[in-house]
Amino acid sequence: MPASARKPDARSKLLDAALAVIRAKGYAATTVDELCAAAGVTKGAFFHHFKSKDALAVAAADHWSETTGRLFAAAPYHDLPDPVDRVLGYVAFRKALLQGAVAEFTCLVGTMVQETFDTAPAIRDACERSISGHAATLEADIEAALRSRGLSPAWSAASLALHTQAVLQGAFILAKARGDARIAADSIDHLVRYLTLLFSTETPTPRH
Amino acid sequence: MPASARKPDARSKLLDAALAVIRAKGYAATTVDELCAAAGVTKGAFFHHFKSKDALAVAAADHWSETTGRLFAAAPYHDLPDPVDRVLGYVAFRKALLQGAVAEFTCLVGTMVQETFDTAPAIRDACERSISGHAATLEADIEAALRSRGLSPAWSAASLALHTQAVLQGAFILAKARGDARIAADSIDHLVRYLTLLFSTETPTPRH
DNA sequence: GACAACATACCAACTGGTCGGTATGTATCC
DNA sequence: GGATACATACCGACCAGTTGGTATGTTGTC
Repeated sequence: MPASARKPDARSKLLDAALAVIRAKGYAATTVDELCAAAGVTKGAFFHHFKSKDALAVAAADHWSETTGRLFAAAPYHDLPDPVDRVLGYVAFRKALLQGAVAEFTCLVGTMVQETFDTAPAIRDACERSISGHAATLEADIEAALRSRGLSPAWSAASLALHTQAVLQGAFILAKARGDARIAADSIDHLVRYLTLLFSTETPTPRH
Repeated sequence: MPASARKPDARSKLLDAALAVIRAKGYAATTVDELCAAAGVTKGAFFHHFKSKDALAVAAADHWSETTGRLFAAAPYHDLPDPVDRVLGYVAFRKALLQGAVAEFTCLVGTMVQETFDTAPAIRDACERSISGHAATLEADIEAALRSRGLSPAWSAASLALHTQAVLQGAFILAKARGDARIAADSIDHLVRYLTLLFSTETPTPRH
């Protein structure tokens, strides 16, 4: 909000540190001191910018939405002329992001909401906004894809958009359990196959 | 192991308490004192049966595998003659389990592995065994379903079995974020649609 | 079948360290 | 000179794990 958003101040350093540390260790296991150390600031700076640890979590979820929002907004799949290709391009983009250590490609809000959904409503709501907001960016392309193929299925574009997020979140869990990104890629391949079958003009849309 | 495994001893009461409390609050946020209070035993009993909190987590993951293993082994879908129906019956059974509070139908090991995959290898491995072991119970039916429909796709039965687990785990995350089981049911419906399309004899198996 | 010797299961109180949060000071910017 | 942006020092609560004990079997021995 303030004027000098250029150089990395303590607040944004803490938010960036939160993305890295919480994704690796989980929210509850991450201590304030640890976040301060990772950000290279002191505890005084932490509680100057954030009223509590929970308040940082909410801000981190919002920061995550903004960071990932910019990443996906700039992705090249938006330029494809066919809406079906844009939907498949999104999923291919997600698959291409499975690089490096597991903690580096998994989702902050998916991790945090698992720990806080029953104990910290403010954090849960921030995570819900992040996931639903991201899914919403897919809806227009899915709607257009349905129109372009002359389909009007029983399911909504919104539900399919959320399903893609479920597959991705679940793929992250499998990758964490196995310590290997390939198992996540396999699940994304199944998602691609599902989308391809759904938008295939050779088969009619199934009833149920 | 000893003779009197009948009445609920402290160990099994602690394991049952762990399933309930950890699913609601997450692993790191669950304290040993809290588990003892929920189980109605003292801290001395806890550390008599478990060397550490982490050791309890490993035992709880194994206990989860056994508990859910019995539940699914006794489920009626195994009696269906068509292997495709058995696979779909499994997913329908999972959907039917989405009852009550969110913490009551979500997965212990999916929750725990998110917090421990990078910091507690023993717990991560126990969670991995639980997920992979459960997925393996689906493989035979998927193989049989492929044979019965004369399909030999590029993907393996194992990868589809794991994909079903990814969808379920992801559906749980969405349900936690929204505080509503229906969003999980929607994702399971998409999974049913995918499986139906895959095993449909009307369309050839897609190449990729 | 009585009894010593030992093992298992559990309990209550305590400890050393850690954690989220606070109080207070200081430097910088407008 | 007052608000903002930090830093240092500290606190009370809490947490995983320990200690030293008791009650209740179990197992041999004669």
